[in-house]
Amino acid sequence: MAAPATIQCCAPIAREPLAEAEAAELAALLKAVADPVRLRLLSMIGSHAGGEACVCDLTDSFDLTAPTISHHLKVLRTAGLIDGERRGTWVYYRIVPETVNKLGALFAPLAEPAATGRVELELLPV
Amino acid sequence: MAAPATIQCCAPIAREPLAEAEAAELAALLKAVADPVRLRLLSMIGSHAGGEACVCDLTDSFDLTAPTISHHLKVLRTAGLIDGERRGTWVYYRIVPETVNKLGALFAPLAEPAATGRVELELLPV
DNA sequence: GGCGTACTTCGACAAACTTCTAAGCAGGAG
DNA sequence: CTCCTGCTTAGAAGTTTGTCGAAGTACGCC
Repeated sequence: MAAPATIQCCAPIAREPLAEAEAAELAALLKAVADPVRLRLLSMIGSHAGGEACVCDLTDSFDLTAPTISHHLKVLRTAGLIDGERRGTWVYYRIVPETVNKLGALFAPLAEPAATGRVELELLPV
Repeated sequence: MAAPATIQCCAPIAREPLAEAEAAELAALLKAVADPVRLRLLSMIGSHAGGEACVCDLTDSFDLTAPTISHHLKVLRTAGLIDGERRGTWVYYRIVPETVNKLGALFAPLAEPAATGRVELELLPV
């Protein structure tokens, strides 16, 4: 038929071979989130009220020392996934949506037009 | 207006804190793709004509020995991201869409109804 | 100034990862 | 059967990563 072919998996990763440099860049990003602690940290920061979380809010959820949490936050920050700012006594972290969206675009670029440019999403408030 | 609120980043990872067990499972999956070589392997397999690629097709693109490629393929297979089958002389690998979609759903669940179930996509042939 | 709290940096160490060489197994060809 | 090719397994070396304790920096309070 003349209908578009149905492809089982259409993530961009499965559309054309990834260039070497691109793969290296994305792998670095993926390595930053490929850890249970960092995944939870990212999730806690992103879902926290106001869009930002104090380190003190995060530490209590883990059986880890403060230096370890600080290390993981640094890995996420170095990767560009989060951004931190000191305000008075506390340090607040916030998600960097552009970087997170790079990962989303890798595996599931449902919105084709947006995939190549800025990804702006709307969600119904539950 | 009555329109739904626009949220900057709406990946599920930023909607509610990830449970510990869930984070561990996803981190294992992410660790499997968090490597430039494996990312390219996955991409080459997924984008290969017929949806599957022989190991011999993959090896030549890398400056690595055959055992190393074999090792990376095993990591991807153990994670459930690809599946391999021997046919005669050659071994063919194929992507497992369900597993790849888990990653896509993590960071960019654009199709809300599909995100929780099976994701079936249509792509226009260029 | 001196002290206490919040967080980060430093230095160290065990565990895990990437890569290699060498050896093994499975199929096809002569 | 014997050899050759395609791929995997096994073992080892070097590097990276996750975690800790100790020390350092920044800020607010007395």
